[in-house]
Amino acid sequence: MSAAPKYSSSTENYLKAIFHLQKNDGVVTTNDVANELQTRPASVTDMLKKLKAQKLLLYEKYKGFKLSNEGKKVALQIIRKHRLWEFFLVEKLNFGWDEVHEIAEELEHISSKKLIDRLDEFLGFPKQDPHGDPIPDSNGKFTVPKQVDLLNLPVNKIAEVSSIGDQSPEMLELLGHKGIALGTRVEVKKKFAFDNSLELKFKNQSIVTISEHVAKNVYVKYDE
Amino acid sequence: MSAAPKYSSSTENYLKAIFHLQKNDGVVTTNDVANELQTRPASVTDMLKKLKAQKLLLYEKYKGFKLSNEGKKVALQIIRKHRLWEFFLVEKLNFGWDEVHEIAEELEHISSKKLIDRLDEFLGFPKQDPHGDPIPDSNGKFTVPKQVDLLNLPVNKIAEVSSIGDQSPEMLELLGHKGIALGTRVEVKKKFAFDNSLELKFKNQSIVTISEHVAKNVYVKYDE
DNA sequence: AATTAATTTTAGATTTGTCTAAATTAAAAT
DNA sequence: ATTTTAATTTAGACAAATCTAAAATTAATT
Ligand SMILES: [Mn+2]
Ligand SMILES: [Mn+2]
Ligand SMILES: [Mn+2]
Ligand SMILES: [Mn+2]
Repeated sequence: MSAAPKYSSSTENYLKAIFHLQKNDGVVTTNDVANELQTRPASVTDMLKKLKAQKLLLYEKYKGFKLSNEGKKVALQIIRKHRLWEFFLVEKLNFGWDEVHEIAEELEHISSKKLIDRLDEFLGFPKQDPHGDPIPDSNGKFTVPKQVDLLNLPVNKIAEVSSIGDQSPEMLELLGHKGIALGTRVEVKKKFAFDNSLELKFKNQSIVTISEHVAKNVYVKYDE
Repeated sequence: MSAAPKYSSSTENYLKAIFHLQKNDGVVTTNDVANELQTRPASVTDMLKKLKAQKLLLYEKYKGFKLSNEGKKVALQIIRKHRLWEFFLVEKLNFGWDEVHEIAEELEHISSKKLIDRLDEFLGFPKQDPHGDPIPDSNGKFTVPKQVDLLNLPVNKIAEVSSIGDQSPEMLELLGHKGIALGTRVEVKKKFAFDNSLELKFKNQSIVTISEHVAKNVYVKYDE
């Protein structure tokens, strides 16, 4: 049992950025990371070499890169910390969901594992952060979001719009008007048995009504 | 109203160390700081020059140094954060008073002022940290500890032994045996009207009884 | 007062993370 | 298949924080 290696804040930020970027496609580019971290491609290349030397990254020059298993494991622990701190800030210190990210960006680098496990317990082992993102558990495991249409989304479950069925201009115009886009967080607050219409609540507390026809064409993902 | 300057963790650690060291004597030496921060005198000199350039330190080479008013102000904010986080760890996350210092040493460098003020409020504006040290308020003000003998120390008030009246070998032997030394944190849990003897509780929860004669010769300082 | 010892500072390196400008490689367009 | 463009990497530099070894200064002893 070797002592848990301590990584720099910078290293941790790179791991997290790469983890998030490879969620989408699978392979990540230098420019992607530079853009995500507001830095320069040359700086990214420098760090890629360091990450490879630390066996956190699978990387061959000019051929793209992705996290090693160890790299993924570390990234998930940073993400766990980030999201638990965000939850703490919103639930215990009454911050708005829109003002916690920056602070969590610092707090996620506090190293004590015991601290974060105690915090998790103190918060009641929350499963989602204030933005609806899943919080990995102590072992880095988290429930993968399933995708369902809004008619099948349980009431009061925060979910993220992930795809649209009918993509006709008319449908998209309607969604745009209602404020629904890919990535929008929604929650079903009420279902009307009469016509299967439902009321959606957004993060900004506003409520909109959509028809059954619309609801069955909006897919969302959520946890557990 | 200029934007609050952000200092590096290293800078903040130096300011805090110098602040604590000048509490004792008034003027601080390079070796003192090197010893306190587990670093080398040459490194300290390097930093002293930087602190002077930032107007945080009054420093003439070979002539000693002390914090400027601005330096003191910054140091007090770090100390405030350190102690509030320690309080949080002990009171909310059930850490022992002996395991919070290292974690607070990291948390004290989180920059958000709003965070620390919200935390303060969440904790109920505590006046002392788990070690009995005073917590500066949002403006860096804190109640200076007064010195009284143990007979006049209010019950349930955490205090720190600061001096001894009768310093005879017999008295000191007794104090040593009871576990009372300069710097020891004690709390009066019970006063017996019959003979003015009293029961002291230490941080490690153990209880000892001392006579009135002993009590009036042990001076402690505490807050407010 | 002169010498010795301790403290402090400088000189020069090193590590980490970043940058710009130039070179290299890969991808896209003709 | 060339040529042009875009992406990536290298070369060389820099700032922050640290170190060791040597020099300068101050303090303590003879
Ligand atoms: Mn971060
Ligand atoms: Mn989040
Ligand atoms: Mn610290
Ligand atoms: Mn403390």
